[in-house]
Amino acid sequence: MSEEPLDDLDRTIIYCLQEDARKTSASEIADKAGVSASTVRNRIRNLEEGGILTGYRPEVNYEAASYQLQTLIVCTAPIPDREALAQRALEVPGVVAVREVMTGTENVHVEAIGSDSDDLSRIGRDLDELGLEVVDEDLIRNEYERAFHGFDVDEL
Amino acid sequence: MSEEPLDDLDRTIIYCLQEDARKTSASEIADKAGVSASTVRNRIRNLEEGGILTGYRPEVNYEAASYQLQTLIVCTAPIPDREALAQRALEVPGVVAVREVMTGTENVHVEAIGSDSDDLSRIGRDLDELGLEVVDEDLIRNEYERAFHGFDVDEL
DNA sequence: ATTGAAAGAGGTTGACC
DNA sequence: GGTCAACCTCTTTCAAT
Repeated sequence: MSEEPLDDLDRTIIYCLQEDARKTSASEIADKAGVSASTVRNRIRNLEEGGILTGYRPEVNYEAASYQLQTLIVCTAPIPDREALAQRALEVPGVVAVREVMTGTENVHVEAIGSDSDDLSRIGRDLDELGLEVVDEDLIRNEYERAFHGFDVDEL
Repeated sequence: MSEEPLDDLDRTIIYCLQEDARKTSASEIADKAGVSASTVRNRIRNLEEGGILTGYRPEVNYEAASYQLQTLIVCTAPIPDREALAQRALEVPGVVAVREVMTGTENVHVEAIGSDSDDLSRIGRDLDELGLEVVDEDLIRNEYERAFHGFDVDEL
């Protein structure tokens, strides 16, 4: 991890990536900065390895997407605490629905949305800290259809 | 703006982009999803044009980059102008990220960095002159450790 | 809406200064 | 650290289904 300040070229690169981190090519940046494309790629690699560029994420309009990106987190709560914990789980940021299940040990099902997998791990940790033991966590993509309309408990 | 819910393929694509929006190729996603690369590219274009994928941004660790002053400037823009103003805000020297917020009146969030508070007031004035009403400004980090060399983004 | 092919642009590696 | 050249991958465009 280098601690050296960024020079003009580094800042130019970061600035260009801010506009479109997916489609802005190294050659494009190189043209603007007046250096070779290889140089830009080397700089980007250094910035990544130096912990300055830590990732590239899409900006997702979840509202337009109708909150379709979700996980189903299956938890176990002590029976006496179940209702109270389910209530508190609803207050964890990212959680959009909680279902209490009357039978079995996996008695609390939490539906959550997040912008990336870090978000989702954070939600899992938050639930754990509340006292909800996370026993399973499934990203809702190919596996579940029509997830947004509720869980089919028998399938789980 | 299509209002149709995302299907499994859309969700798989978005999920893959969450992990690395810059280096994850359409072909890679296509392999995982069991469809052709062309289909993935078509879907991504539709998600972009439908306002669901609104951009791709790098995650920057400004602390490691030795920047001193990072602020979050919360602004209000007239809805019809929001997108254009967000774009122009990105050109203000010192501004490193702009997020459009879909809900509420504080609908543009501007991240800016500078070497001292003069820099930051100047950035606030610039945004105001563009037509972005600054409603709040929060210092994110305030370590004055090293001298900071200004931006040359105007020379790009 | 999905697929595949051809051509061009972009990325990667390794040698060199 | 920066450049060049060869090789390979990805994207773009377009026609077909």
